[in-house]
Amino acid sequence: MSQNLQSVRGMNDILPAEAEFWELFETIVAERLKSYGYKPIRMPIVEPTPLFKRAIGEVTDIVEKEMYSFIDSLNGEPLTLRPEGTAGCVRAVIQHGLANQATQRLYYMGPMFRHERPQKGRYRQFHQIGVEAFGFAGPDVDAEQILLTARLWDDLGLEGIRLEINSLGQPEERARHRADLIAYLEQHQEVLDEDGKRRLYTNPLRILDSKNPALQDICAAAPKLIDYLGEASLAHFQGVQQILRDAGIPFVVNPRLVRGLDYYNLTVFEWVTDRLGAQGTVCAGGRYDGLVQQLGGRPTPACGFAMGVERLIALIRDAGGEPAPRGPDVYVVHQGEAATRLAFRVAEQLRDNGLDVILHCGGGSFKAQMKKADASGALYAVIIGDDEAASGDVQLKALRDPDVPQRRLAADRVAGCIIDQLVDTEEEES
RNA sequence: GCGACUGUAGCUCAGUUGGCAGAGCGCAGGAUUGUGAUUCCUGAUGUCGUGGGUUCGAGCCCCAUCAGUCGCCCCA
Repeated sequence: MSQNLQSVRGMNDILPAEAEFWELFETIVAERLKSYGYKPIRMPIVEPTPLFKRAIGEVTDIVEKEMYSFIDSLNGEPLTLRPEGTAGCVRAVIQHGLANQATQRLYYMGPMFRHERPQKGRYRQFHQIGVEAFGFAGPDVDAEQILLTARLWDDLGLEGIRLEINSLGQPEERARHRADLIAYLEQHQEVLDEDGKRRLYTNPLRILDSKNPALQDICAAAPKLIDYLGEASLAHFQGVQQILRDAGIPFVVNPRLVRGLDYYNLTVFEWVTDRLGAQGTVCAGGRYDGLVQQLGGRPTPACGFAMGVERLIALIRDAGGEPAPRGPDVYVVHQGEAATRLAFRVAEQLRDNGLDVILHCGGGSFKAQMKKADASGALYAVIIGDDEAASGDVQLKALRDPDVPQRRLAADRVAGCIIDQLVDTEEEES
């Protein structure tokens, strides 16, 4: 393989065999989202850099060291390849006043960019399907989105992913907890490992997540965010849990569940698997009531989540849920000038009747063409030689059923004949 | 960003103490010249990731670099 010309590290080609499955996956997800009233929206992949700094938070890892930011050399404008979708979606909602008169349920899909060290389930160009709801203040939308995802896993045949939820409360509640937590941890600085010291002032909540056994006692006794939540925050959290219980969706409350983006408040949730190694989160989201106003819009409550497409597809594949690729209905084999002309006419006729047809191109012996027909996965071969062309006939051969004999029939009748046989097979199967 | 492991044909991989580059699958052609999937025969694959170094000689040893995998970190 030449090393001169290759894709950027962490940015991958999705080749036909895989891309076909991606399309199917995206279709299943889009249909499910529409069934809950969500509408598609498409935003640019490039946004002004300040949008992400303001939305995600200046001191987050994403903004500090993972963004593909650059200056447009043609006009000096600072731009960034979007590292996530919510900021751009909120920007679009504000810019077009979408949430001013009505609530909005929106979804989008596409590539995101973060300059991380690639490994399985983590790429520099990766794909998310994002879902956002604007204008709903209550716990109902939070729960609805979780119900939606649970149903989606069912659609996709996914099992063994578990739901974790938590409440981050309101910013002031979180700030009081954070101050107390830092004060508490400062008293135990001598026990903190290097990681802990580094995170003490940047992301103290993450310290509670530490895998270091020496820290377990300290973490267990640390101030808990839930104790800082006011009545309204607790009621919201209980409201979400009530709907989940009513719907029979199992979940665990994980008090250590936090966010890497600053804009979240109240409900946060994650769907997690053990089967993907270190990158176990396949879907995550939560409420972000302050973001629309923070970015210059009217105060608008909002809630959303994103799915990692690569991770979900890896999970489906791991579970053997990837369907076998489907071939065309018909492969048309032909040899000779008159036969080729008839072949084009027959192929177009078959397509007029809604059949998927590959017309052999590039010549070759009947044997070679038949091999291609077989390899294409086609159900039928239509074979046309000089003999058939002379009388306006074709040979119809069933490639997947050796009991059906090859038949010679008039070119005009072949479409009807194939459709009849396809209908028969379908009836037998059902 | 840190650490460990890996990189040989389109794919999956073998390759001994440093001594001619290999297999299976796939691909192409053929087995009384108009028919696939089975079987048999024949054939083509390649900058051994890349660039240096050591050596009479490097796929193998050394250095660098790129890429992938796993863990840390982070996150969807």
